[in-house]
Amino acid sequence: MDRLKRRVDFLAVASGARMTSPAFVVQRRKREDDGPVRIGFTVSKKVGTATERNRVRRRLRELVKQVGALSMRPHSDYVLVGRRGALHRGFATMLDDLRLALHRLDRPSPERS
RNA sequence: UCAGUCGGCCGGACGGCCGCUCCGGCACCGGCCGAAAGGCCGCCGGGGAGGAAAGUCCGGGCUCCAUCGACAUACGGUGCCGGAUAACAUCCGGCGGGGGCGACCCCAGGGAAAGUGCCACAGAGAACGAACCGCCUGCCUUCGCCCUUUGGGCUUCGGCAGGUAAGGGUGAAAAGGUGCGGUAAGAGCGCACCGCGUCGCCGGCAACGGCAACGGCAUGGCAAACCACACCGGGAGCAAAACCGAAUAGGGACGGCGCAGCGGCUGGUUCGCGCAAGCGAUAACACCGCGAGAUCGUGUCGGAUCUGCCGUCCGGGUAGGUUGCUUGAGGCAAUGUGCAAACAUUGUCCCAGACGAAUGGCCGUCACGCAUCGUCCGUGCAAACGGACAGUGCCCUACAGAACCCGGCUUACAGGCUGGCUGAUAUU
Repeated sequence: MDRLKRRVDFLAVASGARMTSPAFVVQRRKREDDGPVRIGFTVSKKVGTATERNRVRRRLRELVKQVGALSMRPHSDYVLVGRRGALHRGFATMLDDLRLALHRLDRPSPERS
């Protein structure tokens, strides 16, 4: 599992499917190559001060680590956008949030297909 | 013990599981790639946010650009004195002014007799020293009274002329202050003290202070208004900069074409003549002189650099990567010098280097704090207050996250530890 680092990649993922949770927003985009799962984090200044943004990003990163790459689709890019709720929401609850969001992204949405 | 004041330090602790990043190690084992050297993952050992990392307000180092010189000007900053320092608007020690019983705190604290300007409202007056109400004198008019009378005195209302700056009132500020004398009433008019100014002497490196004499008050405030004076100052910043280097747009060499600002004709080129040396011609290239334009903050003088189009061949920049990147005006300790800021010497230590950005996530125990309920104890008639113990809940901690590095300043901060000093009270 690699990290997303280029601005271009972030912009590309932003146009893909998304699921919203109280603590974060998950975005996904399928790539045309055979590379591994890549994941990026976005925490804007709207969330809070630098200290708070760091904390949000670290908790999101830990969530991804515990959920693991197996529950994500191969050769896809994911972006987690942090929200202010990620600061104080219970960690176990957030884990369930993320699993649910990934599951829903996997299920093809009716209006799309 | 209470109240206060000035500093210094810390800013959760311990443990478990799972990770991130940097450095070192191949002594051990395993895996992958490679012909090898070696690299990567795993492994082993070690380091990993702050006192403000923040605001980016000053001062530097470092890097690049300008390093073009002189003079002038413009712009910006600083402004009691001495010291510290790489430097500063910082720090230390003084001086002066103001506040506090005091420890101590605060000060944008140079020049207003170089000039210009401003001083709202109120008030008579806000600066070539003013006169509203007053106070006083003289004359005139008027009301009344007294005195033994063609006069004099006192008094009421008012007018004119003059003298005043005591008092009232306005204001942020009113022309030295207080007291005594003096006077028609007053006034530095005179005197004493204080303040101010000038000069002299003494002390101090200096800011300044002390003493004495003289003057008789002249010089209102604002320079965070312009200004004058003294001193200082190039610009931009690690997204600086250096190196390696794609794809697409811009420079040097060669060829051609075209245009040349003028002149020189020095070299080359080409052409003509000649056996040759050479002579003559020649527009383009190079060179020299003058000139024009652009750039170097502005002006002057000087100076430097550059100055067509097309085709073919070679070198620079962007994306990306590496370096810069952490050993430094460094920390700690001791000793010495100094009132101190600080400096010197010796010893010792190596203490984050990320780049969509590591330094963490989850859990347990404990401490601390806050809230709430219960029990017990003390005071009290009671309401209530204080203390101790245990339970539960909350925050699982305030302010806040390195981004090239230092010295400061400013701002934010739950709570805790500790030292000096001051005042009050009590006891000895």
